[in-house]
Amino acid sequence: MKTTETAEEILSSLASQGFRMTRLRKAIIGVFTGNGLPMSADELMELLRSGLAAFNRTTVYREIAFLKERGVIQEIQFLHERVKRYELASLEHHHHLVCLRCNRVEDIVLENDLADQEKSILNSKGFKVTNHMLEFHGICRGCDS
Amino acid sequence: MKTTETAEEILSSLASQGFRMTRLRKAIIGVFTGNGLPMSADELMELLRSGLAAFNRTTVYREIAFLKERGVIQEIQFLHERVKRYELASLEHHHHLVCLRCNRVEDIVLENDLADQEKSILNSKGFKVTNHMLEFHGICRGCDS
DNA sequence: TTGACAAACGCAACTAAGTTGCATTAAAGT
DNA sequence: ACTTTAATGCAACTTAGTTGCGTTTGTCAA
Repeated sequence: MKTTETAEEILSSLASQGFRMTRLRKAIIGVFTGNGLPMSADELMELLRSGLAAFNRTTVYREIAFLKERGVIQEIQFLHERVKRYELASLEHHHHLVCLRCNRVEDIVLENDLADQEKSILNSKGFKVTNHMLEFHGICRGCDS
Repeated sequence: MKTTETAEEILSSLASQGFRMTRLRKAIIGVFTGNGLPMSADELMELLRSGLAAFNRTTVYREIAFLKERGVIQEIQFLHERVKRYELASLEHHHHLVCLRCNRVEDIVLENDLADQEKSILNSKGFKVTNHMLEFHGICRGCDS
């Protein structure tokens, strides 16, 4: 899954709004633009710790909240997990295949448009869909043996 | 959304497997068969408390786990919430419309089959889908003013 | 280059939601 | 009534995240 924005573009866009280019901000945006997987706060901290610098838990959570509010990343909640995960909001619109055995997450782009579905929900129910979440659970090829 | 099983059927099916018909079990199954809404552990406890009897937190969580393992209820996780919710597993297969303003949840049955989608995922990815979850977020008719 | 100001940070304490161990109680069959 | 084991309750714990508050640090302007 490829992003339409580079780390530099995201950072300079934030800078133009008066926000700072801190070490943590650069590191987190680097992680998200570098690897496409949905990351939890904990995994993010682990990655940062194993890299150059450790950051405080609170600070990491606050940076996540900041990036979410600014629309840089978006929150994902998998059905079988307690933790929240995050991925770049600028990724191509897609859904997830979650393997119940190895927990690996694979991205998938569905051809068959859900936009039509959303239109008919508006017509029949008067409900204005602003977002949706579709998640397939099952057993991936590698685990199926 | 209507269920295909009555409270009595569920209870006697469990009884035939050697499980007991306890006050709590009857009460919880009564709640789930009586009202179709996805309930959290906390809401369940509140309902029980306001009814005849109070039960211990641990016991309620254990009963939920029990009913989930036996396939009586199934777990739901809404994107915008921390809590797990549960609904009868024997409800007609459906999805949810979640209003971001009033938090009301409406059930919806989609005509356009996701089963085809799942078949093509098996063919193209070798991923065997066992379950999926689709959730629409937006603003319901009542809140849209 | 220095000062000022708000953004960002770190620490400690707290909360929400759920879990575990263990001793006790109570359905259901005999 | 007796026995067995499912079910219960309590206290302590865990996980994931949050809040308050005092301190530090980017950035811009003088």
